[in-house]
Amino acid sequence: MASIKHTLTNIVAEAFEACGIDKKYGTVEVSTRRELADYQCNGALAAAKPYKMNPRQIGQSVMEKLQETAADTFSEISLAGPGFINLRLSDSWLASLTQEMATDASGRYGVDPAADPKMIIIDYGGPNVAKPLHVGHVRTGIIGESLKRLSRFLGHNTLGDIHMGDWGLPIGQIIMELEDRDPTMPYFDASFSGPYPEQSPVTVTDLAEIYPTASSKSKTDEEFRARAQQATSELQEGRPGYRALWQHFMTISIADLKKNYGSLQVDFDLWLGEADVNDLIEPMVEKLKADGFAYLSEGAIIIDVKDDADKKEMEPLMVVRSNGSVGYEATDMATIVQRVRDYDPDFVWYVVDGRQQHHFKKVFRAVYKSGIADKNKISLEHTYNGTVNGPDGKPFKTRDGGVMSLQVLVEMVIDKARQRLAEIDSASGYPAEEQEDIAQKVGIAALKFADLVNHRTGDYAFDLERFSSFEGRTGPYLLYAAVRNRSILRKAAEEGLSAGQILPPAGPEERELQLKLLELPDLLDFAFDQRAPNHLCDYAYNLAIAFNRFYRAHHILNEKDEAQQASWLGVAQLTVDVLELVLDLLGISVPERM
RNA sequence: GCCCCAGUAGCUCAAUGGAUAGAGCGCCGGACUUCUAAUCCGUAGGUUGAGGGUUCGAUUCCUUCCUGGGGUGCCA
Repeated sequence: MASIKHTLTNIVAEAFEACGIDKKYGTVEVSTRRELADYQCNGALAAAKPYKMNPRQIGQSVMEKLQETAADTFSEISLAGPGFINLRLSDSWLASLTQEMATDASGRYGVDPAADPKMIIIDYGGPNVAKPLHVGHVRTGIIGESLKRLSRFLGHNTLGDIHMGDWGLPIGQIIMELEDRDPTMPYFDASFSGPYPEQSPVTVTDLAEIYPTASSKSKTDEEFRARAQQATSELQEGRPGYRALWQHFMTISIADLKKNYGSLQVDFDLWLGEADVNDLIEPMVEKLKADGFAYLSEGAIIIDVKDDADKKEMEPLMVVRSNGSVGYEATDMATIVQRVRDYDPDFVWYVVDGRQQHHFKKVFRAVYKSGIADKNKISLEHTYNGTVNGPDGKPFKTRDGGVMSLQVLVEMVIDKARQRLAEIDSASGYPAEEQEDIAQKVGIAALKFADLVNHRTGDYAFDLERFSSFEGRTGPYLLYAAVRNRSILRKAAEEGLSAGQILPPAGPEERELQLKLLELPDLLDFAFDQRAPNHLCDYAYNLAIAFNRFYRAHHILNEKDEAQQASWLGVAQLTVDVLELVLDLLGISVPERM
């Protein structure tokens, strides 16, 4: 079914046209003054200048036209202020749309799949192997996950790629640190011909300690740093012992990442990383050189990305370092080569920390300029997210220790949910297993919603309170609304009652609820266009508020009028379905009861 | 130095160039014989960092400052 905004815009646009004014001024929006109108059109104000007319005069004509043509659609059409056209939907038309949405045979609640589906790759997560996930990794993971779910629901071919950081200097640092600790291991013997041990010499827990040690050593010890850079270079060139060690790091890290991301309900379609494009780098660089885009400078191979248009400084992008190793400039470029080759995407969204803006700007310029990506065909977007800061207001330094791990955070939040459950004694009669499931869902909902409700690009200071609050505008609030709704539907089903034809709203509370439900398709489009899950949060919260008010105003199970009761059951059913859909798009799941 | 991002209620944050800038928390005051009170209802709280400009209309666009954060050729 067409979205309500489109339907209304078509009606009003025709009225503008009938008045001799361009249709484009007929755009209708949800009203900002809900006590005056449901929807509004501001086009008369915008059209006033080009048509050299008084905006109220235009509004008056359009209004009169609408009163002729759309009397069934609107219960009230009025002109206000400097020329706002205010529209109030008729209750019967409203109910017919809600009915259509509730009985949508596609099971998509009136949301049409994209007419022109795109191939979209979402690059998010981006964990570094060997470094355990910490609280700062929450954002990219759950924002990317939500964007992936939204994009997919809207009908686009969507792939989420974790794009692991597994090929840079950190690996060389760890290898050298291990050599310092036990040089007798066969990995360090260049003459060793294998096979190497099947068992990893280190565990994830070991790595969590080894990496920060190696990293800080690298900062103070020049000789160590040089060795680490050399080791990185040799790893990338294929030294067997280093490759064998690297493989161990990968195996144990991936298992750990799957567990940690799994606890947050974040999953990836592709588990690719920087290392997967290693073989593409050399031919890419050769071609860049042959085509005159890349050249030698100070021992490194660089590409100029400065634009004649920009008068600011723009240093070149370094594809290969003077020691022959490559960094994330080369792997990010080669990953684009790979993605174009394997998936031919229309869009690649990089859900990566905003501090990488300069880096991506250079990479995008380099690949567009050199023809690796066709600017007219593929849109590379740094859909950046803000940083999670420490208590001092500064971003966590991922290389330093002392930052709460993601696993600990998740455990703490779930533990808070358990305490809460015990406190309010709401689930005491449930089986222990179910209580645990509820605590997990409540904890994760609290954590994810608290993050996603903020705009993607904003920074915030990490605060445990923020993630473990269960009242007000929180994840658990939404779960509670859904659960109470389900409870009614469950009891109704036990009594043999079922949903029926949706009637015009019985009061203002139901009216607001029906209106809010109808906003779903436009809201999803908007959130997608903005690549901004916080709008999904906002909608889910407002829908839950509307439902809670409706819940208070009308007692469904006690209703004597059977047609009214069946209608309310239909509205309740649609509400819980939509709420759960939007929560699912946020990556939040709802317990049966709580 | 140059570039990027931010500055909105006591706090944490929303807001698609539109009317009277909204929520939550906190404060104060109400509502459980009722489909789950993790709920609902109400009160108070603002020079949107400052100045200038564009516009019929600016939190939003442009510009100059101020404050904070980030980035800036061999870490990612």
